[in-house]
Amino acid sequence: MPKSPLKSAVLIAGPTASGKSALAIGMARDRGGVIINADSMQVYRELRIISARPSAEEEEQAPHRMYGHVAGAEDYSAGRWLADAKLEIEACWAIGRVPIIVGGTGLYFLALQGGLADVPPIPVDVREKWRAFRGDLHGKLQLLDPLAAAKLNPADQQRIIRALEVVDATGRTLAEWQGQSRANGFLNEINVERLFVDVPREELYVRAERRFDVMMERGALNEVAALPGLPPSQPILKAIGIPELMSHLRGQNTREEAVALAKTATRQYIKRQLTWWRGHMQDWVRYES
RNA sequence: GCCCAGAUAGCUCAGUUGGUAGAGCAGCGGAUUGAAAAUCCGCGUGUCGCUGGUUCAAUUCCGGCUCUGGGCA
Repeated sequence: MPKSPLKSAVLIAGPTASGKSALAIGMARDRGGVIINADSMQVYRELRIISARPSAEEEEQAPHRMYGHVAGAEDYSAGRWLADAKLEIEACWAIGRVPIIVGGTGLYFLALQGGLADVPPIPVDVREKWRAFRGDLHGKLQLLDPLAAAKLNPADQQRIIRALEVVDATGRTLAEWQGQSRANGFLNEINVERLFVDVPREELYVRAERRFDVMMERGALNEVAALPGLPPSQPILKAIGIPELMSHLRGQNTREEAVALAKTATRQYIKRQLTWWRGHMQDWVRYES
């Protein structure tokens, strides 16, 4: 299929605190684009401060989509994100605007470009059953999906649980699902500009630590305290800073300790993002800021 | 000033009945296909505070010194 000149997209990836948002806003204003979020935590309504979501003033400068559009009590996922993003991207094209997809979640960009297997949603009861399972998960997987069991590290509980959920709920293994053709990676036939915002690691560390101090000044603690009661496995509760500040609110560490721990977690996250970029985004255009 | 206890990896510490040492955390590298800001894997040479002594051999035993805690004055 020939590339349609009418459809195009810009992808902007980069580690946290690299200045992706500002770049996206500038570009959206220049080209009349619409900014679409590709960050797994900025989608949550409750996390304005701690996820470093664009501020109200920033959102006024260009259209922003998929920021804070999900309630923390929901089970969000790469699959749901892809579905949401597709709708938003199609909507941009329908009105002749360029979608600018920005974020730090490498898996989302992978899904966007390569598609995802057509696994149906897993019913909550099945999901909860495996998350609550206290026995030998890897042993269970060896019985139900030996191929997946052989591939996964027995300690990697999260991936083991996913593999178990899928066979249990659908009767087919993850490998069987993933072996199917993926029709939903839909950027192949259009013009896509891929940018990776590259900033020296030391600079990133400094910026991210300073930014966390600013989050604290702006009421990160209140934001965390206001979170609804949710099971600890709920994805929203995994956002960097939340576990650390929650333990402080419970009196388990001092404010300074909590802040130091959150900063450390941020640095480790940046490091993982850089590893992802080296492994998956070498062919993206580097944008130095 | 005296007494006691420490002084070992960036940090907190373990250990060597004398044969030059190891955990956790941090850090670094890697993986990554519906929880992904998640989850998992790999990587440990450091004047064992300084200085004398004993010994074939001292980080380990003995002396002195320095520093840090605590106690007594």
